[in-house]
Amino acid sequence: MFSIGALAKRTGTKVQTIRYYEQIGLMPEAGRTAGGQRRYAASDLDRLSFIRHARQLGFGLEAIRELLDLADRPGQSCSDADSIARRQLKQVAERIARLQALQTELERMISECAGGLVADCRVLEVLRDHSECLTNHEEIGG
Amino acid sequence: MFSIGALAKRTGTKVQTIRYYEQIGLMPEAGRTAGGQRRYAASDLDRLSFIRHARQLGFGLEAIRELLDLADRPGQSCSDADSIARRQLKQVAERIARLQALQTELERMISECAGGLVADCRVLEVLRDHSECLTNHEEIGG
DNA sequence: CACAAATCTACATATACTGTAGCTTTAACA
DNA sequence: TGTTAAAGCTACAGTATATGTAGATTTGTG
Repeated sequence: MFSIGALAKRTGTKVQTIRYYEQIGLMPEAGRTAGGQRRYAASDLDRLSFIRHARQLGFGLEAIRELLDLADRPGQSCSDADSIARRQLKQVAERIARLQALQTELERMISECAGGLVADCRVLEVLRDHSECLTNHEEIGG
Repeated sequence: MFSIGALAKRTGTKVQTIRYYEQIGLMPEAGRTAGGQRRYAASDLDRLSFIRHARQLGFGLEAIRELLDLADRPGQSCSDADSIARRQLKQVAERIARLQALQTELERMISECAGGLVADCRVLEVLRDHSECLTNHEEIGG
């Protein structure tokens, strides 16, 4: 049994974030001491680790909720989990592509901005001038 | 002169988002028709294009505000704009690295999840099991 | 037992939008 | 010119994912 602070440290999560996860039902309601402080067991550490890893992998909280629900009912097919992962992979690949285009553009912007005046500064022009645009015009994924 | 809907279409922005930008002072207050509808000029299209490009490039609204302020005062040194761009480039490179680690892990997860049962499903195990973790444990950038 | 550190609740704030309700304006067509 | 559907208006609430703060209480340690 350990405190919320210990759990926070072990998982690299803010204390408030753990309480937030409890509030939205992603973490179960923790047991309490006589004085009302939360105490956690190893299973809570596992669950929170799962959540944090999934967050780092770009899963949204709803996708994580789905995965946890699946994990809570073992013995069922994992095709659902697989399809969630595939969905995420697709998004991740798209984000990488977009960021790489972005990286190129920023590098070009910086290399062309050689300490001149704003009026001549490519940093602003590249973003202002449509014809020089290298990125597509889709929304950034929510 | 064109309507907010036309501006939205040309820039790939939601109408509400344009109004939101006006509200937070990122876009100037638009001129109005006698009936109170907003009407935009080419300069507004330029400005919004600038904002949307910058957003796609990963700039936060405050960074964009800084850049626009610089652009509104031409003739000054662009070293500030340059440093903003460099800051962004650093973040972008980090995001790409993190996403690539993430991509590898998702691919592994999917390849190892061959339609089995959840109890055996690596999708869940990889996320649950700390020892198999390939990613670092930093926060996802805010 | 004293006391600092950690925790508690409740609420506010942040970022960047998105959605809805209910009413008004515009523009196109007959 | 009259009608009417589409688009626009304001105001407010909601979303996702947390983070920050205030002020009171609990815990663990010397």
